[in-house]
Amino acid sequence: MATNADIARMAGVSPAIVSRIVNNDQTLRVSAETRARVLKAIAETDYSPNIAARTLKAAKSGIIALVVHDLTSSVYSEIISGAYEAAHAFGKTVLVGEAAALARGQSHLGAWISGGGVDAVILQGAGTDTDVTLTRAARAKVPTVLLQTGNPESSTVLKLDDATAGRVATQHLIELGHSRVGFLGVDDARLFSQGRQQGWESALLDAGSTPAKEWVAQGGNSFPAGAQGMAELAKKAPEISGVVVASIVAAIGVLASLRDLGKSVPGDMSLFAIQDIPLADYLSPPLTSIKMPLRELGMKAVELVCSDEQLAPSLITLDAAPEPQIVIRSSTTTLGRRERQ
Amino acid sequence: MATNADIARMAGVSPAIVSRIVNNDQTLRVSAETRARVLKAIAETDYSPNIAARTLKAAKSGIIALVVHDLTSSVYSEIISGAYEAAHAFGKTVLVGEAAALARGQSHLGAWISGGGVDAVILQGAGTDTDVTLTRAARAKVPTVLLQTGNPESSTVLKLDDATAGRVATQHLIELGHSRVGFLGVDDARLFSQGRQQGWESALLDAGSTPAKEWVAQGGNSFPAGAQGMAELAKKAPEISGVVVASIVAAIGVLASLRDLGKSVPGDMSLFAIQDIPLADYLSPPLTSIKMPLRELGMKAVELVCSDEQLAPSLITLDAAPEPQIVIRSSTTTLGRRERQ
DNA sequence: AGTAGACGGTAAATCGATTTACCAAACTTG
DNA sequence: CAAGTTTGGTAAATCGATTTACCGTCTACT
Repeated sequence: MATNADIARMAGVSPAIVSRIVNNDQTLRVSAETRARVLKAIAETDYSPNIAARTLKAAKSGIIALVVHDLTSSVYSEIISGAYEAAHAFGKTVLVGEAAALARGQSHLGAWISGGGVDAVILQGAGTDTDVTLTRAARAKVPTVLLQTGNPESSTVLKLDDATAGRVATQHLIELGHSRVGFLGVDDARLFSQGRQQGWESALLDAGSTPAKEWVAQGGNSFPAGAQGMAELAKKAPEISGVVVASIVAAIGVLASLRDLGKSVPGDMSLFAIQDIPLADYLSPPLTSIKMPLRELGMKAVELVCSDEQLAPSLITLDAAPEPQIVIRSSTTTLGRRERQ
Repeated sequence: MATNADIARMAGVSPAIVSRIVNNDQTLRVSAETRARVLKAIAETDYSPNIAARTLKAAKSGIIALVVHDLTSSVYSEIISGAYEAAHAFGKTVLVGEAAALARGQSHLGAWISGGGVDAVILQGAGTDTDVTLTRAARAKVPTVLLQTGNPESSTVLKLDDATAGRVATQHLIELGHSRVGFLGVDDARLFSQGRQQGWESALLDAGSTPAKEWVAQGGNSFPAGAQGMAELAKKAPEISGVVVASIVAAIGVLASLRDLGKSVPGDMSLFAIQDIPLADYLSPPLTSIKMPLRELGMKAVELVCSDEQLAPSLITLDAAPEPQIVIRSSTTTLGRRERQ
């Protein structure tokens, strides 16, 4: 592989010139012929600067590590996409790592973060102990932002407006005539799940309904957990006619679970999922959902870690912009008058 | 951030000792006390070696870039998972990039590859021009393997046994009594799609049936494309009673399309999807599918790029091990006698 | 004519870890 | 006891790009 010095020799100049031409240094003054000779040598040898050397000298790699909790969830792709776009504007590259692999000890990503291989870290869904370890390690070395969950006392946590999402979803069901609306959360330890639950609760209270403790269950973030959570909820709260599911992945399990229970959606149960993904349109029935600004979340996270300001521990809520968008499909319907109390 | 030299100074030794202790050099002979002093200094300062310096000196970064075509597809996560596992065995880390972002010019990954930032490249589903450019660039610098599609004349291409998968899927439908079985491919330019189609064709021929040209359509690798492809197929080949869909993502679109057409699955149409994903169990109806060894594909790819042998242009087919596993769910059923010709 | 800029560069230090070559002192061994 | 060997290290070069400090020539102006 050609090096800077090789090019310099070929073009009959010093390495300094080559470097400054490659980096498009505006203050550089060279004759047109010299520049042409250098560019020719670069083209001939297919030279590109050694990233490691550049990183070493600059103490900046241009890499932002985006560690997602679990790549199997299609929800993340929008976050990743937003992060890419924003990173590009800062002249940086996003590389994606999987936290699950870290947990299994199958990644040396930790060494990369500690060793200055990345300029910043964005951690999605930091729930496990390993995540916590990684968070601590990252925070000590580079700007770090946690997405959707984490401890705002010690880290910079960026989250969506989950309370509004939960409230709007619940209000939609209330407007359709449902007064007994259940809530299937992800995990009551997760910040965003708590927020969505609070929104659900406040919407019911505002409508004059009293949210019962039995109307709440946890359905995780996977198909089987969602199915199990719904089964549990249906058993302990047979009176509910609608349910807000905090994870659309769980909601897919919920659909299967209700089918098994012989309940039709939306006939016997209206189903509202938080998060909107393209798949929602192709399910049976297509799921009514609320679109969360995940792209914007990814973008904002990059902007935060790339800003020069020191990142203080805090909780930053990304407003739904311009406002939360409900996508009404076929999993919700009005509660017939005679069925109401 | 503490450096090697800092540690050396603190422990009263030379940097060489620190380096060799950190790297666990077995040939190093130091007294227990010296080693303890160094380890203590490392622990106190939370030192870890600078990755850029190490990479520069070693001319190896320990990073394998896995560039997937589109992160939104849940199919890839298994490949990624397998790659992680295998990479760990080689002491390397996998970082995931998205080819789509490259195509949009939103990534500097190309510079990383050219600049020696990665030791190897695995490219999944290299279909677009950008992919080709990237492939060429990567191949010239580091070991590169293409997954599932690409030109074996110029690159090392690793693929699954697609022909067998297509054949087994079709045979299953034939055994259920279907003699007119359609095929919905991904894209007739893709190697793996071609292979699956060949399998479909040979199975029909073996069964004494003649695959008609009208029985084939392309359904891409997305929900809407799958839906559209199925609509097309249903129109030009109304006689088919079963269909093999080369992409399970497309198959989800197919389900919606058939619902719109008023055709029941499997009553009016048996549906067999190639690739098995957890979601298949939660669709309505759950999809019969064939499990492809995607984890093994990811692992094998890593093994190839990590082997010391030169990677020659070739086509390597990964055998289904031990043999292709059909997962029978509810989207396929027997064709009733009176419906047969 | 003398001098200040402008022009078109160069030399050398630097980033941090690794590794080869080498070395002094202590300990064996015949 | 002399020679060799082990023990426990050190010094310095190296990887490749970047960047600061300089330095000769011309040119232009007073």
